Amino acid sequence: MGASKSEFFTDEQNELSSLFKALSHPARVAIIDYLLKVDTCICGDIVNELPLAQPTISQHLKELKNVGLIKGSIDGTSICYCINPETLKKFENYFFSISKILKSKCC
Amino acid sequence: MGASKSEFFTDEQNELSSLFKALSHPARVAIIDYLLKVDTCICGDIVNELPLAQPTISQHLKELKNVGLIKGSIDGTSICYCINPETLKKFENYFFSISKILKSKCC
DNA sequence: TATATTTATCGTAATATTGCAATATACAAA
DNA sequence: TTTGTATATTGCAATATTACGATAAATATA
Repeated sequence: MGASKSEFFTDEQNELSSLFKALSHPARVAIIDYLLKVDTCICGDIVNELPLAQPTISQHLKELKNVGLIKGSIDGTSICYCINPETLKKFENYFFSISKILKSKCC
Repeated sequence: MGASKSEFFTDEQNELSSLFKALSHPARVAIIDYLLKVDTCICGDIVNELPLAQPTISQHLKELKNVGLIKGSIDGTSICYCINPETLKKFENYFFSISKILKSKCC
């Protein structure tokens, strides 16, 4: 097989796992790190920051865009990427609700 | 290629992406959901809860164990799994530090 | 000891991901 | 129009993941 049986899980479980999958590669964590490091939404220089070829980075950016973790706006010849705080909220909400449940437990 | 170039990224980026990868499959999110739903650390019945064969679930449990998201203790013939709050803290810390950075930004 | 129960491991097929060279696209400037 | 710059897409090879049947290991009970 190899394909995950997503039809057997809830929409929420599938959405969450997709969000986690977007951050399941160190290059994509590094891209988020870089977008956080620079002062504003800086354009274009992500390729120079990472030890990967341009097509590879373009692919990683696409995956982050697909789940809504980053947004890209066209600025002349380059594209300006920045983090989408709304999608990060989904992670925060998930872990907040977990920690609330865990606090009321024995173990 | 196909292998991710983890040697080019920081230890922190690699550790974080491993944690995210552990939750990048809906079955593993469902396992966490189930462990949260039951009152205490309940043993054994995870296989009956999910629409996957026993070897597949055993494999998913192993991955969650490998990154420290769950702990398993032997109880007679069965194994009692429960969530490890310490590893969840790592996620919380990550998103807390991100939200702190984002708050001081323009976009 | 024999049997049943529970979980892990092995082997393998199907599918997905990763990475990049080559190429395409889009647009600004000369 | 031509050239240069920035990003996306295509195609493909290498590797990883997912799923499960068969089987093993461990232990409780009859």
